[in-house]
Amino acid sequence: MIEKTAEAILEAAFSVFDDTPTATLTDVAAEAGVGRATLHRHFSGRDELLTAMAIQAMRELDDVFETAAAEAETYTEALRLGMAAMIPLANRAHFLEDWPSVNSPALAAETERQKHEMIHAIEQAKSEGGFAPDVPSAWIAQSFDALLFAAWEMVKSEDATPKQAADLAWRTLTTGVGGGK
Amino acid sequence: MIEKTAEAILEAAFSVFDDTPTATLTDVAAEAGVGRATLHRHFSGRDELLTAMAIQAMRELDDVFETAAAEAETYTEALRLGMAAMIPLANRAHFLEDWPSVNSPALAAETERQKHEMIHAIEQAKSEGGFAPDVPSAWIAQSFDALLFAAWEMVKSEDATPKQAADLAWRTLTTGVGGGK
DNA sequence: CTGATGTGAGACATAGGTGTCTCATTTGAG
DNA sequence: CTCAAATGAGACACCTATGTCTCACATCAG
Repeated sequence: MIEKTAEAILEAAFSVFDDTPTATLTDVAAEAGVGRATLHRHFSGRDELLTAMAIQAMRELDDVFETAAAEAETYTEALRLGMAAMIPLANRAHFLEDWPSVNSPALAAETERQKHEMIHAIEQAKSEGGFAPDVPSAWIAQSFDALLFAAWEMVKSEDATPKQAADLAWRTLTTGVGGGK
Repeated sequence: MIEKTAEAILEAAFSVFDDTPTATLTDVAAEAGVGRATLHRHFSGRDELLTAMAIQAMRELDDVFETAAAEAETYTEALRLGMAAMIPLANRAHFLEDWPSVNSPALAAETERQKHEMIHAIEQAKSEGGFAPDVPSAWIAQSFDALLFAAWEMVKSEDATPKQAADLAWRTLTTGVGGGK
């Protein structure tokens, strides 16, 4: 397979850049168990690799969310299931957020599209009674992402299982962790 | 003042690295309105600058939190006021989290100390009834940070005032943004 | 005025990451 | 087996960030 090597390189790139954002292409190639020349055969340079990573991350997140959401009967439930499904990939989303060097116009458009889709789902959920109507949807989207990433960190540090983290994140988003007084 | 230039450089470093983590020291010096040689007179190199930034950020966050918390009568209130006070500086906290290249042992110790202090405050707040006792304190701390950063992003993108963002973040943490059904 | 300190500008050498190329070897399809 | 495609290893030149140094200038206290 031609794509197999490219995929291994992408996977290695996520792994390496995750804990060393300034890592070199040599590091990535080594992690992928691949010669540096081979890396350049698949990705012309750093920018192209980063762009490919962003596209990959976005596609994976979209896939996993849509798949999970497809089993839901309400928008609220779709958001809950989608959040749980995205947790293992949250670092990839986080990664591409902090990366201003990725400037593909198509990518920016896709980001914008997903953002609007999220806002739309949130507003549908509001009309279902799943979210408080007086809270700005932009904030709900923002805290959704924030808690999603927090959940990923809990899993990463082994302070929680994926399932526990998902429950905690959703509970926090919907009812908070206050004492109830 | 000797320190004035150093402070300007630090301030510029926060500003520049915030939206371009891979920025060069030349960029930082330019942003500070200072010659590149002058930057090296105050900070031997990139590492020392980064470490100084981390120390500065940590000190500022600690100061602003303690000052705000001093006016509170309960731990719960202290956390609420502290969160609000830290929002404008949240990017600095976020910055040093993602930076593995800062390896000062003293810094790591201080990070650990503050982390434990936060856990302690949360557990005191639990005993006051401010947080649900069945939720792991580690998660509360994690979501506290996550929502703090989310609030900062809302302010940065001008989707909310600092006060609005603080209210939203605290509300989300304690009671959530669910529809209440 | 005078001297000390801090600075800006620029030259300079260095190191490391990057991109390209070559060649021998391996892999896999036919 | 046979051949084409893919790869690993390494050499090579290039570029940029970096760190150091020098010198002229500005500021300011004495």
